[in-house]
Amino acid sequence: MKRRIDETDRRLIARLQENARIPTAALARDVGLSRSAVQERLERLEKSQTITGYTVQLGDTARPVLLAEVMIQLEQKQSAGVVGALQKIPHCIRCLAISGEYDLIAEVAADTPEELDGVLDRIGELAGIKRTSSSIILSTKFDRR
Amino acid sequence: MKRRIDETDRRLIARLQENARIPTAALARDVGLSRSAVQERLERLEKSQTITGYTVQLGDTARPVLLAEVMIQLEQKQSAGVVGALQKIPHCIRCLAISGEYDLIAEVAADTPEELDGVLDRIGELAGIKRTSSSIILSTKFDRR
DNA sequence: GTTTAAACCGATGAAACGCCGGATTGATGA
DNA sequence: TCATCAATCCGGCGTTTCATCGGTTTAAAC
Repeated sequence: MKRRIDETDRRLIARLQENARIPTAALARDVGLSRSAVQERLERLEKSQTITGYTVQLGDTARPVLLAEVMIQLEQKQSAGVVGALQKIPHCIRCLAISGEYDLIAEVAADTPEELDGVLDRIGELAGIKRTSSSIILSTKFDRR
Repeated sequence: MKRRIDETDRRLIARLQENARIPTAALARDVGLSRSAVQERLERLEKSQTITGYTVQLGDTARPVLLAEVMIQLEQKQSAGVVGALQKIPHCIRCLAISGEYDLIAEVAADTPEELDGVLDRIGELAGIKRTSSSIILSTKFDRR
């Protein structure tokens, strides 16, 4: 009876973070278990939502050309309406609630400067927003989230 | 002679975004090519950095408890050294170069407040950094990157 | 002490893999 | 025009991995 993820699970996850397409048999050799045992572990991790999926990481070429970070200060501390509005904007690909001077960080993607400009304007005019501050993302130095 | 990614490449990428561990043979059936042709396409996409890797997506249970955004102002506009130092810190999971008052945004993950505090201190004391501003991430409102 | 279920192993036939030779196609330049 | 060259694809090969299952061990639960 095991519920908690143990050291072996962590090692499996670590290897999959490096390369999710590695064969199960190779994982098994890495951690010193049989292939079928590893297979069962992965099924458990997936079923328990510890692992929610496997995806491909794309380089800049296939990603949207322009990215920006938008720091947002709310008028009241009720973020729900603003977050909902942001979520309806397809260009808005991420939104975090933060502590400090600003209340939200939104990450925005666009294909052209004009498009980005339009999106930033649209965000700035949303109801419930006091102030915004935008930074164009010049490059992704690294990303291992 | 093909350089640009075509519709088939996009379909392959789309399938891999859903599940990066799907067998190449299944991808081949999906797009109507031979297995070896798909294998060559993937090698091309990887070599051209269109695809940079494959990773596992983790649920909340396995994710770090605490996240923070660190805005970084450099002393000179030479980011290479600082970025390299940040990349060596395992807690630092992402780094973007931006325009504006600050030069870099780093995203930091930690399991405890003490650990986060230590990481932020460590970043603040790196050579080449003039000033930093940190915001704890209270919650991820949405993320569809 | 018995029951029960989780976790593992090893075996087996089917499927997928890496690798390579050969056909096709379309652009390049003699 | 026609030979050349590289890109792209296919199919086949031996090897590896896969899904699945029965059987063993372990340890908590009763």
